[in-house]
Amino acid sequence: MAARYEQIAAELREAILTGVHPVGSQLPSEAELAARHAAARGTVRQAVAILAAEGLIGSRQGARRIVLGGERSQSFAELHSFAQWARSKGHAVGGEVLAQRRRPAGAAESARLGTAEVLEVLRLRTLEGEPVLLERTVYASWIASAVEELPPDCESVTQALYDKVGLVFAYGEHLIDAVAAGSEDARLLGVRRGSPLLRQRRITTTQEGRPVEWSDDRYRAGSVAFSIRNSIGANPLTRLAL
Amino acid sequence: MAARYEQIAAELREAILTGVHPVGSQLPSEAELAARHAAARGTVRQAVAILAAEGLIGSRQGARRIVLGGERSQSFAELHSFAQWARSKGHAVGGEVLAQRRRPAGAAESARLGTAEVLEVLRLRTLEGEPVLLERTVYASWIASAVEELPPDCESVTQALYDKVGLVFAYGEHLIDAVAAGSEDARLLGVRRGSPLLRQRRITTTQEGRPVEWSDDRYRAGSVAFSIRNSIGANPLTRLAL
DNA sequence: TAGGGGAACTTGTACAGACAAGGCCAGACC
DNA sequence: GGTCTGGCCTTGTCTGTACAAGTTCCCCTA
Repeated sequence: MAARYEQIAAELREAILTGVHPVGSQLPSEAELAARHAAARGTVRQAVAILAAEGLIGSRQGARRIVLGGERSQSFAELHSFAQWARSKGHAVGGEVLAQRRRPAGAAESARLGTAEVLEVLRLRTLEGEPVLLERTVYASWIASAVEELPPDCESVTQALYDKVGLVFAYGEHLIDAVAAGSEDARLLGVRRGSPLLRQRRITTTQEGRPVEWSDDRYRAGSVAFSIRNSIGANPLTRLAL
Repeated sequence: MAARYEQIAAELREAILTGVHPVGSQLPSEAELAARHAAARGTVRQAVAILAAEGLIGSRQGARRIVLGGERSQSFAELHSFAQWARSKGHAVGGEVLAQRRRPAGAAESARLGTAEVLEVLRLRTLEGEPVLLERTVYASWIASAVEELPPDCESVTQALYDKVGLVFAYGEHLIDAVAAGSEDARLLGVRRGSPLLRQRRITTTQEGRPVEWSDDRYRAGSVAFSIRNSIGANPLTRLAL
């Protein structure tokens, strides 16, 4: 059973998406929402805070909340797991492991993952049958054997590892930039060498903050984009000079 | 005077950054923090919620909060304004307007900005004297004259418009992908045609949700990256199929 | 008619208390 | 020794109240 504030948030989201509260219009006041849902104002505030964090609504002290945008997305899983994202959007997702081997960790990998040995995996992912993503992932040694036992065409590694060993990918740090396709990238993704790729490098940790994997994902240009809504109040995305 | 919970958040952030609470360690409990700051538990929870949203700490019901990462960044301004971001990081920022003209809005622009006429501006931005960013921005007509009066080498348009007419850029929606440099892009950024660029398209609105500008920003590869921390709980960044 | 003042409304901040849910650990038990 | 259980601790959820701060809009006045 979801928390009360999550139910209220879901109802409000639904109301916005179905046009009950069109873009640009004002939301009911907290007091009214509280009365309508028979909840305390604090609970309603938790609900609208979720929508604000999603970028769906904006708020300023003294004025009613405003509907900023329409359709929105959900969660961490969407950014972390290609398969979960694709499936939730109704895309046909595929993939296969092209190479997989254990090797000693380099200095940077050892520092990031905290292990002396790593499992290196090269995966090609497809969307609607077209190759769009090349994943070069390095797993910490303590999870390596579980990864090795997965079938090569496993769609969602995230899901599989959760089912298998109860591993939860809880936190991620991502670095997004553009790079030119190397010769291997070009061959596997079916593009010309030097053509632009969208690169997402990420390190993922468990709930306890223990690093699990370090990955370099390269998307064929024109296949995938990242979307962010932000506001003066809060946003986690930043720019970095290289 | 900042709010109480912001002060507590700032103190905690400082304590994490200076190593009082090292990465991987546990934070004091809410009860203890409340006692230490002579605040209610709810206030402390608001403070730690900020740090959690920044990706600095993680939390799970029942267990103490864990320090996940070190240095972090701040704000919306950082993503919105190139100049404000660069200055806050201590980079030498420059820029100039290469072209500027009024013209009728296309259908897509009219839908996005809600005006029939727009002001189109082409700006080249430099970091440490090197050209890194090409901005193609389209402003809504109601702000056009204020933009036209800015000096061509104005560093921060955001700042200038705030000082001039009190305009606040409050909400933004961003789309990030990779593209190949066109011939104009290549000439102005000093790269070869077809080389990868990191593209950030964004639409920005006022506090009231009124659209102000629509921009296509292209970064030279290797000069700038975007960084995101996220968690199971919340994150605003998502992937989009194209 | 244009502008100022102010009341009513709305969101932001803060406090206090209560219970639920889940993690952690030590001691008991097999 | 290993395992399980129960109690304690910590975070999550929810309620209710009070006041501060900012917005909106109407009415009165010049």
